[in-house]
Amino acid sequence: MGITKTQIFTDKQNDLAQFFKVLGHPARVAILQYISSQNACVCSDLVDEIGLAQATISQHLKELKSINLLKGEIDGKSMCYCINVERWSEIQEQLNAFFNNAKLNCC
Amino acid sequence: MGITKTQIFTDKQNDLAQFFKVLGHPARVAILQYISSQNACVCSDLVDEIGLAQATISQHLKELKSINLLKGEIDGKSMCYCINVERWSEIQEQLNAFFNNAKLNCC
DNA sequence: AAATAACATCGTAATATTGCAATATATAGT
DNA sequence: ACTATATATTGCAATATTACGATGTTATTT
Repeated sequence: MGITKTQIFTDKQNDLAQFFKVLGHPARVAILQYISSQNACVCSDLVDEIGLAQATISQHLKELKSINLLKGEIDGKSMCYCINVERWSEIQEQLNAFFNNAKLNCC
Repeated sequence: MGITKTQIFTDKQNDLAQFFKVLGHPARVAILQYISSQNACVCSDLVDEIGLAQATISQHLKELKSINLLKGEIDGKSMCYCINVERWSEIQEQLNAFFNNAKLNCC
């Protein structure tokens, strides 16, 4: 087995979980923190900054792009990866909705 | 090699990622949603509600407990799993800090 | 004390993730 | 065209996760 049974959950549950999953790696947290602390960012900076191989960083960036948290623009011969502000806010709202939805009067 | 290099990240980054990781499964999202929609909860309800085997639900509950999001109290011969309100709020704040920390004036 | 009920844990098979070397691709400068 | 630089992709080995049947544990009921 070992395969997640996505079909028994709602799309919302799967989407939310997918988002959490992508953020569930310290390298990806670190990448987001670093990118958001700069005004722009190129991947070679990240390789130096994070301390993982270039192939590995590139893979993590791909996953962050897969949920639209980053947008990458070609800037000469390097890439400029930036936070996708709209998506970022949208997700923050979704998370707050998730948290606030919890009725807290139990036990 | 398949092992996450936690040692190259800060404790905060690892903690945040660990939290995201635990929530990064639709079954655990569904469990939290269901528990928070009730005032109390026993595991057998969850098995019916979610549609995974009892052993699997039990495992997911264990992971949610590992980040202190749930507290379980023994209630006769069954368990009452509840949201840990303090921890829940604490994490929500941490996430908002993470999101708000992003400077959004890039590109 | 035996049977039942409600979880928890163990063991294991299937699948996913992580990390990197090697290689591919694309652009800039010479 | 050639070389250097920057990033992406591929392939693979090591490890982690998911799911569940079987079994263990603990408390209630009879």
